[in-house]
Amino acid sequence: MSARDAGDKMGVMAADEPSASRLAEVRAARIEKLAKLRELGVDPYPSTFDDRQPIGEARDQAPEQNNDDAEVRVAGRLILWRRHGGSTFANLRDQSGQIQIQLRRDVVGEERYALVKLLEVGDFIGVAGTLFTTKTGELTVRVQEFSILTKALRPLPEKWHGLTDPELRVRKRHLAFIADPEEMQNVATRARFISNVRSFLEDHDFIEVATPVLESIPGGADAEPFTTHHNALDRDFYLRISLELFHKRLIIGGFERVYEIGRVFRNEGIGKEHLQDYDLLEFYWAYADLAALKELVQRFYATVIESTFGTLKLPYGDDVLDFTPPWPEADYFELFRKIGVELADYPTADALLPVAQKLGIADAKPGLGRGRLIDMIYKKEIRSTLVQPQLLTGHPVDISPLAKRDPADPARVQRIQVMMAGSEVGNGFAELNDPLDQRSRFEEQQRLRDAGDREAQMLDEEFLEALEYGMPPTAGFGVSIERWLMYLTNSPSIRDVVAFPLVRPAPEKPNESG
RNA sequence: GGGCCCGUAGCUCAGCGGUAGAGCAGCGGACUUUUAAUCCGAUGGUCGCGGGUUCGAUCCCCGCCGGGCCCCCCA
Repeated sequence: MSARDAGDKMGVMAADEPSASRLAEVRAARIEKLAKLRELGVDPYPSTFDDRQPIGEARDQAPEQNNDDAEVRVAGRLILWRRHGGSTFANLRDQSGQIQIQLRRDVVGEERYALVKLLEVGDFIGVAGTLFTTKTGELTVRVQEFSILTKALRPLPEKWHGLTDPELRVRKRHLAFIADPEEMQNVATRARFISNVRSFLEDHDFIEVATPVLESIPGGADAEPFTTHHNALDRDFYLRISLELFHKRLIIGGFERVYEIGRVFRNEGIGKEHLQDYDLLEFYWAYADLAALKELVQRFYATVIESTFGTLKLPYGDDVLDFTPPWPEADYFELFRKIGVELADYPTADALLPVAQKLGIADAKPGLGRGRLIDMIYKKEIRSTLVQPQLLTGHPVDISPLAKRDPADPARVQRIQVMMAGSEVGNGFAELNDPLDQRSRFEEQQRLRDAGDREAQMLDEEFLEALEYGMPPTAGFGVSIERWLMYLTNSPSIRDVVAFPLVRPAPEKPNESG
């Protein structure tokens, strides 16, 4: 007995059980049809359908009048089905669009038409015929020949309401795409966008590199890492939280312009702006300063946005984000002054703590560093007010352990953050290349970490050693592709721009194994 | 982690103390320009899971699982 026969039997038998569900009956009925097709010598899963054209292309061949001379050959999934005895209307969909088809007994013949009873919504078929327009004005293929390409065994979501259960929509993404093909747009937009990002960087002589995902010490960002285990080495590794430190090692090694679009992993909360794994774009540019970076970043954003979306003005919620350069700059200390806090007056964490508490920041407690407190105040009081695309500059050194100090004010660093819609969508700075300063900043981070700040950065001795060999002046920049796309595509949740967002595994069904 | 809400047929939803309902899909039938086709007929359920209250629970209570929204938080 072949595996296929066994599969058929099991499928049919499932419906014979007294407690069989509706789904099992539907599935059994479809398997029955499958068997009938085979009895009639029809292969329900042929290898191909030669010379098909995309439906969108076939539609463009529509004749001015119904002269029956536009021949088309299209294939796709049956998504609607209207049988009227000797004539059947159906809607066929492929990636390029959909079209109505008409199957007629007097055209395809009695024997062929009998197969219609063995087809149903969900199946893939291929058809060849001529275009005409019905009296209600719908472009339609009058089918001369048709063949089944794939028999579907499970029913599609309801044709009118589709798939609305948010849980099912993320657990069964394929059904969400079938029910709402416009959701496929985000996947396509992402591909186009990333392609434009690569083009821009490569036009500017950046080369794409790949750096390790498994790290002994995850660095380059304030975030909690995932851990994993390597069996052969019998030791734990971290999944990377940024690309930064390896890129700097490339610059130290002599590369001058590198970039990477790499998946990073952060073991933190899930929310409408946060994923636990996402594609981070970073680039590093030797012999460039902050002024050069500011110019390049604005041109970079404007170029890829324009080439992807055809405009520099994109709606987000109630706002229209205008990316036309030059963007305004907002000074970090100035923004604090506007909420009545002169940062220079609070040089220590102890001094700043009462300010944070007075602002009602519940998590502000003793032991946290000055940088963390500043960041908390900024996130609670300031960040959401930065709506139009702009550059936030002049950050305090406390929150920027990898950035070069501002020579005019050593308490601040040479850094920019791209802000839009009240969110950080891009971060860059003149990279700190003073190895001794870097060491002391790491040591400060380590102290905070020991004091309980789980997001404080770890001291990376190997990186410090590399830095001691000398890194030329370098500007670096990073941005989350998903966060960026979320705002550019006016998506309320970052999960909307991900094809398969993480879901908690469904609980095991009881009694499945007896 | 805190607050509010949801889980009933494959899908979309009613019902909310007295043995479970509709539409779509599927099944049988009629129908050769329909388009959410229509009409006739038959069928379909561990009411998320477990406990409790009750003569009796889909319904009330408790716990758990899964999900959503709002806080909080990491790009």
